[in-house]
Amino acid sequence: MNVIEAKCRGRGIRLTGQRRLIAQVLSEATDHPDAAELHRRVVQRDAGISLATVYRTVKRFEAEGILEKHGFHDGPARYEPTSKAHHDHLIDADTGLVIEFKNEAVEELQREIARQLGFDLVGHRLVLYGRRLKGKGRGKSKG
Amino acid sequence: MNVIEAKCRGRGIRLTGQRRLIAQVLSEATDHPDAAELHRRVVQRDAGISLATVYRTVKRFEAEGILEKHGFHDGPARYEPTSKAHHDHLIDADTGLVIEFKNEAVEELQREIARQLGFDLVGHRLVLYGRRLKGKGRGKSKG
DNA sequence: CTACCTGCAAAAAATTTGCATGATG
DNA sequence: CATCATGCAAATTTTTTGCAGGTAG
Repeated sequence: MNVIEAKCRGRGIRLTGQRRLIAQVLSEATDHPDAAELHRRVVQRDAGISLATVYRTVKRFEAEGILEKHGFHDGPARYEPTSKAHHDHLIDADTGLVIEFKNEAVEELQREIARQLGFDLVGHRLVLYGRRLKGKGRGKSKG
Repeated sequence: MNVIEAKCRGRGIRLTGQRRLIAQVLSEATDHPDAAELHRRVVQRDAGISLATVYRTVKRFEAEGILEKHGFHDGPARYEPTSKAHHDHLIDADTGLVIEFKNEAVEELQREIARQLGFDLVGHRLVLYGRRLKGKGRGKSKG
């Protein structure tokens, strides 16, 4: 039983075979698949799942705070489980490669900014775009 | 002559009546319109402009770094001139209202993070989601 | 002039929905 | 066993494109 399934139970989301499988695939993913890609992966394990169900599930999960919807690249929306420890993304401007990172100072600063504007921070999204520095081999790759 | 037109000249983008008008409308906008909304506004001043041209123009402008494409809300992509001084956005989680802000500390921190990952920061996108604090009337509204 | 734009309408891509049936709790 | 989810196909919505003219530089 993965984290997503657990969240479903906790929220009274009926656990069907399809949802279980979609949850599974998402839990295992190290990248940020879009609906079509998700469907492709899910179909490999159960040929009977329809794209419509993937869309419906992903929308439901997002509404329940189980998934995050990203708009990194152009084209279709991409998804990632909220369950992973929170992190932000840096995108290699040349290759499109997505690198995940976490920085507590940024988080703190964001809370502070929101407070100054009269808001309580309930979420955020930070994406950096960068170009690899020469002669400084660094950075771990992520899809 | 607005900033967008200026950038077009500087980059050898042919200045047609349609582009001029789209540039104009975008320069005046205080919100973040999508292609359809942009088309509506532009058509009010020149009924002959097609939605296809709006799409083509907006895509070209984005490729040239003249516009930024946002994925704030669901649905269609929204645009905003890069020409405005750089800022980030805070979205009221309850009303969807977009508030613009600027914070130098965040900018600096981001450059630093990118550097640590072995990248030179070439751009970024930060969106905060917040809920209004009670009894602290603050914040300026933006579309 | 010539390369690049435009409008139109059709096409493609992305997402949603109605309906009859099936499965979950 | 009532409620909610699913598949399918059709409908919507968003964005792109081919083509025959038109226009900026």
